[in-house]
Amino acid sequence: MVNTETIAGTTQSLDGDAEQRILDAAHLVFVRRGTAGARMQEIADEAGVNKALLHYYFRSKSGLADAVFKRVARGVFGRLTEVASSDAPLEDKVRRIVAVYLEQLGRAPFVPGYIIGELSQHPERAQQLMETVRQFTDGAMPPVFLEGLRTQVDEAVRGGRIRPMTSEQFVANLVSLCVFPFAARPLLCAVLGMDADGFEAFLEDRRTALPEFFLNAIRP
Amino acid sequence: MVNTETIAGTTQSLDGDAEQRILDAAHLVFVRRGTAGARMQEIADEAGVNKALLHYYFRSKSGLADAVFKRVARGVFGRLTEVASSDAPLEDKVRRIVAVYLEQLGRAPFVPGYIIGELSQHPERAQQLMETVRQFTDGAMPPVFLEGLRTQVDEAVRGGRIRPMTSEQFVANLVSLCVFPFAARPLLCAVLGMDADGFEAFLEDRRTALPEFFLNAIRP
DNA sequence: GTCTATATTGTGATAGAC
DNA sequence: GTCTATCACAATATAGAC
Repeated sequence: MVNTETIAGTTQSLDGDAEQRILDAAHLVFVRRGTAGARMQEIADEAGVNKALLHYYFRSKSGLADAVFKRVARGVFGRLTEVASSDAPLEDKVRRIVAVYLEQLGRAPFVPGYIIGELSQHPERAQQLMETVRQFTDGAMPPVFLEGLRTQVDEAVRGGRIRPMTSEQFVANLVSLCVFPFAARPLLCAVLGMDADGFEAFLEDRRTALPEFFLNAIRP
Repeated sequence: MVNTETIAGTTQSLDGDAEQRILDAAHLVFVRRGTAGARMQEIADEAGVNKALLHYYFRSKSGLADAVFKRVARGVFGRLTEVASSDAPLEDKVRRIVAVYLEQLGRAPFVPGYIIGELSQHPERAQQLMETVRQFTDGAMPPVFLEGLRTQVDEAVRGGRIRPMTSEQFVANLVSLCVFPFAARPLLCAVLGMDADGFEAFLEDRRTALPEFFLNAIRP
């Protein structure tokens, strides 16, 4: 992997300064191995710098792990916020959320497993997730994330345009159906007898099958 | 925690012999901390035995971790196989799978996060999962797990009793909706602004809301 | 089978030269 | 800012008494 280049007489990265390279490398390693399983040495190698430099910039492994977790959380929820808070009608919104997540997670398939594993093993991550989420809700407390989508659901229920259900169940179902197949990909492959090609075909089918399934589920 | 008692002049556990106690303790610790985050010392303390005894029975940490993973996998898939391979009609089966999982995972809420985290971080776990699953399918290869349920779905589609969909999508959707809220409990709480009580109420609601949702989704 | 004590390695972190 | 060298301790694993 070529990640350094001589520019104007100094050794410089193609991807930015050292701090950024370290963060990128840490992102890669922490997401694949989890916080407990990650090694500072592996991150240093991946970034092409010395181990000591990680501590110079981030003080400790825990500090670096926190930075990565928040960065991953922002990436995941940023896109969701963007789509969910638009003023599109409910049905369009469902289609777009499905499309965005299937495409995004198809390119970063380790992210759901990482986030779930972290939340399961490190209770303090829940707090950090709340703080990250709050950034997208103008600091409102309790965090009213996805409030636009949720009021839309409540109104559609009152108007009889969708089946009666709480907005919590609506959101939980939508997120479950989008994210779980990536988080549990090896599990699904084992249970359904699929190989890598089979899973790709499954995902391709899902792009149209999932919106149909969900929209039919909420039809009155 | 009292876990030893003098019986007939020898020190004996209330919960069985030492090997069993170690496995129980390891189960507890590995599921909560993940394989990389678990410590042999903590398992020994939890089992009430010396650290060296873990190696006497299981040779290495990796050996103990494998034993626990397979045990957890058997527990999860055993119940699912039992319900899915019964001869109940499809709608009843859906209701029972939902009921079984919401009840079972309500009592072992760390299990989904553990399995997903393991699969995400240790590629060799996928292979071990396949082997475990194969135990429930009489060694058929490729594993035809849930074959009873899947043919039932295919027949219902052909008969027009449910909407057209592949049995893969059917199973993936059902499992996603049952398992994900437990795996991502802290995430859902953050995103929906729920505390512990709120989540309990959400689960209680879900016991009736989820079967309704799913059955409506597959209605023609 | 179970323990105490110890070996051995792995790993996060720091000191100090450049 | 970045490196080399090293420390300090945590954690797995083993030897050997009982």
